[in-house]
Amino acid sequence: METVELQLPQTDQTGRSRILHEAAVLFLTRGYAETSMRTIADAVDIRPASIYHHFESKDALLTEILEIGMRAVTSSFDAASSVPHADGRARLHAHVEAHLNALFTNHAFTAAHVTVFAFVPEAVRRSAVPQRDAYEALWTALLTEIAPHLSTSTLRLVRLALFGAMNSAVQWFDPREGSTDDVAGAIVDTLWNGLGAGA
Amino acid sequence: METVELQLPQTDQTGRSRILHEAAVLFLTRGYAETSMRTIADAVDIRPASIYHHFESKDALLTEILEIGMRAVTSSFDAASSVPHADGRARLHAHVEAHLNALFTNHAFTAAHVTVFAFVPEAVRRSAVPQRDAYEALWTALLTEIAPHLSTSTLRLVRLALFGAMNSAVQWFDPREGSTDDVAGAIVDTLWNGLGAGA
DNA sequence: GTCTATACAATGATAGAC
DNA sequence: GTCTATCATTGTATAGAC
Repeated sequence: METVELQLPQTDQTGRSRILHEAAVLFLTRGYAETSMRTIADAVDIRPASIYHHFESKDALLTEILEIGMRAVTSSFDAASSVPHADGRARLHAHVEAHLNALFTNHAFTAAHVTVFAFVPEAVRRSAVPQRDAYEALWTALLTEIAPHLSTSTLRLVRLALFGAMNSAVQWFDPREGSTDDVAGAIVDTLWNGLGAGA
Repeated sequence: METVELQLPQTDQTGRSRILHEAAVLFLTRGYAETSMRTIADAVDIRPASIYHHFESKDALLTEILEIGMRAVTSSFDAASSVPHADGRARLHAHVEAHLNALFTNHAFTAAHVTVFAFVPEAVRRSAVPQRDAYEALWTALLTEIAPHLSTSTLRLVRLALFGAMNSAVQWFDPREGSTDDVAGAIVDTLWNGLGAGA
């Protein structure tokens, strides 16, 4: 699996990208409304006013974080697509892995997107929707090829349920206690074979 | 499916239960930190100070909402358990239906729990954890009986993924556009038979 | 049980020096 | 590019009349 780090802000940089990273982590763990500009400034060890040299507003900071997060998953998805796969199952596994990887392995931006999006200010949400739709479309296309027997409406429900399952990992998965591949394996095994198959 | 309305506050009441209901809806749709006591007061058409006659603090109000929400799903789960089922698949279906029903059919309390829990103040979270654990345990027991071939760790992952799938419906399901049973059907069909089964 | 009035802290953001 | 100082606003919560 290729990494997508090149196009993302580095943790150990100063100034702008440092602010982005710390803010993403705080938004992810504490929430957007719950995180003040002062808290972010403290994490970066600067004064709150300095943030406004780099970002027009708190909303603008969030907007950029969400954008980076969506670029990261999308790029991770594309990397998984560029590799040949033995069958539908392997293909699904690779893309589930890619999604979970974007959530945990590289950075907090995609994960922040997941936890924060529901309650984001209207203007910010609107700016994030096109990228989200595009990513959704990638999955719809993938699932349509992998499971051609599903109706459009069922496929939509399956896609949404799968997203819900993968994204919920942000709440309970700890990278230090296992690999994303274990999670991907459990999800794909179950989703592919079904619970009814028995032992 | 039995309803659990009897033990829950009614929408059209005044005072205390009215506040609970409006606050639950607002917390659900806008988030906890994003919803001010003024906004809640406006929704109930009283002055902010009046809320403090019924609830000690905003956190206390939230605590009670989360508690009602968990009582509702638990009660919905129990109702599903009290009915005999033909096989494991039917049993799973009934309980998924019960969970989705608690989220959408009756009230906003359980749904608010789902959307709001991640960023709730520490003290509030702690008070909600025991009830959550108890509900989790019900599902663990159910899945253990239904899918005895799964290892403990896989079963845990499947449970978490299933919770993620069901709860994510709060973000995308519109009761006016379909029934919870359609969603339950799609989830259980896929989870039971597997995608790999083909047409 | 609801009101008016208000205390007091925290918030996002700006002005202007360095 | 970061600082100090500060403003306007909004937040939760309280006091005490009705």
